[in-house]
Amino acid sequence: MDRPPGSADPAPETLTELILRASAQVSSTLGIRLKPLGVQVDEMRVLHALNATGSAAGGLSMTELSEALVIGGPTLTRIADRLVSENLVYRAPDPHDRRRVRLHLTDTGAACAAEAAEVVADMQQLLTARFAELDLDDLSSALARTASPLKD
Amino acid sequence: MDRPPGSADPAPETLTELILRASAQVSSTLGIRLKPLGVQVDEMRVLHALNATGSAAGGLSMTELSEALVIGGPTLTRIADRLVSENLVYRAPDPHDRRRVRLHLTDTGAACAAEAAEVVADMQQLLTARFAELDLDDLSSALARTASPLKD
DNA sequence: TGTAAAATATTAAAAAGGCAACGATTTACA
DNA sequence: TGTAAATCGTTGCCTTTTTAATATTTTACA
Repeated sequence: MDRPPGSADPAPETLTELILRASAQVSSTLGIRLKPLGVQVDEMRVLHALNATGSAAGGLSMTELSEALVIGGPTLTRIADRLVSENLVYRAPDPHDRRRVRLHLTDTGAACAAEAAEVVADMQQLLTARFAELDLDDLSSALARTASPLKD
Repeated sequence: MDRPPGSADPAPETLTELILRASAQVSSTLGIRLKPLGVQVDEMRVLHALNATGSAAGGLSMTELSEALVIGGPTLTRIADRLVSENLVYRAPDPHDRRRVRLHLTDTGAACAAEAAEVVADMQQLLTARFAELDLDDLSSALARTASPLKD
């Protein structure tokens, strides 16, 4: 049971710890690779969500984004502030509900989202390479379930 | 292809996005449940790592913790500062290398780690319930692989 | 041995995140 | 209809994280 000192594998792995570590690793690597584009991970996620929605759909409200990405309201407001100040996104009032603001990609933002998507695609390949013998659909659906709201 | 407006599932899911979302969800839920114990998620992770190492092993250095948990050096220093100020952990110099500091659990810290472990066990059950028809070993090994360093 | 390079942890300054409270609008319903 | 409650997004304030630079110790090797 003894292990050479300095070999750092301290914890019997819980799913919780594994998910947190995996996320930190992905986030860290992704952050480094997105740096040249001038966006950070959560900013990229917002751009991606807006891009995936399609420009015809009228953008996404803060609440929709908040729930879809699991990012808190105030944090999302600040992320939007940054993206607006970098001219990647603009705010438009919702015609049906004046409380709401809908976020839209600018052309620059769409271009940036496309570049970021390549970085994410690289990451996807990097990850997929590690799951060669695994059923990716199972893994995806498992993660998707984890990603949906857990009981508080 | 049309979906009712307001249904927020904007992005074709990449593994990357799924991992980040799953982590945010787990982290959020865990944070709420750890609040009564007065520790935050990353603090709990440090306590858990120290606890799992065993008190006989002489604690863990900052570097070992940093690599094992994928937490940056300065951040870890601050987390340690907090844990020390709450008397959950103490710093001891490494006898073999005076650059190193080894972190150890106090008795209070060990007790706190045990309580936190129950919260994590609850979370484990919550997660496992969602993976009923899945092979948990496969999922774990997949996440473990993701959690190991990715190419920069 | 002596000196340059690498490793370890910390600190200081800047950036980002989170909680509580707020104004504005919409919804529920008496 | 009128009023209370709920929803939506933002702001202020404080905590936490990150980046860059630093002091200290160890390692490499000429």
